[in-house]
Amino acid sequence: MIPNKNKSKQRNTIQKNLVRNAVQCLNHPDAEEVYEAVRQRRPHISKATVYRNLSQLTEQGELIRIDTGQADRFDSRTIAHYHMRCRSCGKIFDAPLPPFERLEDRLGDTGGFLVESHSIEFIGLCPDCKQ
Amino acid sequence: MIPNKNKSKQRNTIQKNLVRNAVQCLNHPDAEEVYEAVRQRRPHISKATVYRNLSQLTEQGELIRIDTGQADRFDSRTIAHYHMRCRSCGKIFDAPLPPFERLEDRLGDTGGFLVESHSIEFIGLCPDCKQ
DNA sequence: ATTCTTATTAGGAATCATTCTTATTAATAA
DNA sequence: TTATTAATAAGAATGATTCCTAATAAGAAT
Repeated sequence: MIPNKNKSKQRNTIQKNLVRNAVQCLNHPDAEEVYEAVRQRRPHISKATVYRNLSQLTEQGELIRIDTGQADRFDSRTIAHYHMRCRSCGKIFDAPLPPFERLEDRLGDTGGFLVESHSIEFIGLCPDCKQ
Repeated sequence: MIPNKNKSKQRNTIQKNLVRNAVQCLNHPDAEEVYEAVRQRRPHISKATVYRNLSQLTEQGELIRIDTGQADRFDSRTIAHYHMRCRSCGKIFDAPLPPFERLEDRLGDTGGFLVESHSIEFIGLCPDCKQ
């Protein structure tokens, strides 16, 4: 594990722990869902605090940010894996597919574009939205 | 080609043609870039008109909407292909990789999630942002 | 334990992309 | 040519997210 250079400056706050915990307990929640969950225990928390902590935890590599086209969603499972997104409700689910190890190597001439990583998203309908 | 049921109600306007043309000429532009391009020829066009036409053309299948985490970008190349996104400037480039034909079939148990399609995005740095 | 430094917070204002509203205009059908 | 109504311009409204500022509170130093 690589020690975080900035770690010395980071403080452990009740709010940060509540945010961290909410993401772990909920299924790929967005900021609003985290906010509602944290509010149960800390009614006066600010939405900005939730957003700030989600961003900070993501920067530190503790969370993954999932861009959905709507509100971003967050994932505490940081090992490589893919997602399925419901095109109706926007919810995210883990995809049952092992990660491609070196998909980047299969690319042809990128014209100078430096490829660092990839992501795969499966789109469809979740069990609820299928009706 | 499948005839569009709603086609009978769609009208050809100068604005729509300018939007269509701008997307074809620019490289995966966002709405703002299309707006600026169209404005050269039609200074009084409204931004809402650009957004409305981009959405309409996307619904009709004439364009593809690329969700980037920032402003959406648009692509007039509608055959299946993947993209590379620059994590610095957000620009989109076509990925030199033939599409997986039936990647959905490789999935394990989706738990009732109906998978309809997939997309792959390569993330990295474009030639300009590499410096 | 008390004090100090400064990261973090609450709450609201601000921003950015996008959509909505409404009176007006213009493309196509009759 | 006239009638119908989709599309437009311009600005207001929305939703997600970030910024701002004075007040608070971790963690370090004393």
